[in-house]
Amino acid sequence: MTAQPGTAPTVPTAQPAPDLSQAPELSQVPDLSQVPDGELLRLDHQICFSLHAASRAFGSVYRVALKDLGLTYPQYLVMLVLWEHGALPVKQIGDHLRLDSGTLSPLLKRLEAAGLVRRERSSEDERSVTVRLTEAGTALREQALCVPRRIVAATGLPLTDIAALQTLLHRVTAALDTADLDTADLDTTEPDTAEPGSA
Amino acid sequence: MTAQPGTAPTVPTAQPAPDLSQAPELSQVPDLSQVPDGELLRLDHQICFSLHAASRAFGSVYRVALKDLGLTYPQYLVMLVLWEHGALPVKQIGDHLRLDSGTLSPLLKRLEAAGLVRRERSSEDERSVTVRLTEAGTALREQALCVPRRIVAATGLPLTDIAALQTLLHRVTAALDTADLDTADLDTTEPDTAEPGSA
DNA sequence: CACAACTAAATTGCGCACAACTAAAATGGG
DNA sequence: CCCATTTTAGTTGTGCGCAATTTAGTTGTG
Repeated sequence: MTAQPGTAPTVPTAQPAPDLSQAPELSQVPDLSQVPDGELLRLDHQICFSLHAASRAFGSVYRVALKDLGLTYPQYLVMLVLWEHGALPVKQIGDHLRLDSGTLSPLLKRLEAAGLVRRERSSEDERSVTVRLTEAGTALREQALCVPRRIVAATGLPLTDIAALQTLLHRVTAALDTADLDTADLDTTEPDTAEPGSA
Repeated sequence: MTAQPGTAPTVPTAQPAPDLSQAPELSQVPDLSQVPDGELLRLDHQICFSLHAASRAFGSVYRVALKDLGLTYPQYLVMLVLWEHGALPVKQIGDHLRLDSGTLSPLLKRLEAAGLVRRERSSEDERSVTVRLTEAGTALREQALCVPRRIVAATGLPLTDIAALQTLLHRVTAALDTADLDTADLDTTEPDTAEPGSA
């Protein structure tokens, strides 16, 4: 992490809202319409922000763990997909990782330059480019096996919590996924698609 | 979202591991030493990946919601900090958001170019640059008040779940935060650079 | 067959994140 | 007082994420 003064306890996200962060099950939730805008804005601050911070915190740890392998975090994700599924066209890699060719093309070029994959145009469909592991790319999997253990250890969380976190992330991603189109047309015309319980 | 074919149900993260993702409380967790490397690698795939995907899914929704305000997601975070705390030096903004000047300097320049903030060197400490809201920047807060509601609506999650998610994210961020230095010296050579609260 | 519509990759441009470095100012110890 | 150290911003370079566009190949329809 860049700013790690050592003396400063950091984790600023943990400070302002100790009220709800320690309650594992707060069952009665107020109507959204009840919550004043200011509160909601604060809550929002917390959530988007926690996610942002957590994502980058993971990035830091992965960066260290992956340095030995010479991979960045997104490159590691691509390699995971290839190790699991074997040779794939760019499009399908993108489907797995939710990335488009604008991101993947240069990334795959770098993996190719590193000698980990080869890219070859499919003879069946000349539009498609098949990405397959080289021997070095396949061999790298062995070194990568130790990475997850280090990451899980670094989180310091029991697998229970990791699983719970993952569940919530799945839910929220799925929801946002179907929602962002709705939001789009909510933005243009209709005011009533909105949320169920509010004014 | 870039790839949103409409017909494809997407959410590929939900497919491969239905085993543990639906269990809200799996209490007995195996020793990490028990879990075979392959399993752990799969789990790891899921967790780093879910977080990555969730973060970007949020990014998409925010992008739409913030388009009216002419702000990007990180710019919005900076504005939130300024709305909450008033004028601050760059350093302190960075502390709140865990960002360094390499990221903030150009970002703040863009906010200044947009007329939302002004940057002026402190007369007390000539190193420091104080960032303060302009009238336009202050006024923008009114428009921003509607954003959180839209985001929460887009998630489709009850506040309970959002709070739970936030709790877990805090925990994991804090853990990773203290951990990544440990990982670093585990990785390099010296055990003595250390830091206060760890092993 | 010709032509429109679609699809897969790649490219361009912009902004963010971060490491590494520089410049300038403050601080503290001899 | 002088100088090493530290602190604060800024700059440079690399890589990711995404929108928008381009290029090339495929498919469907008349």
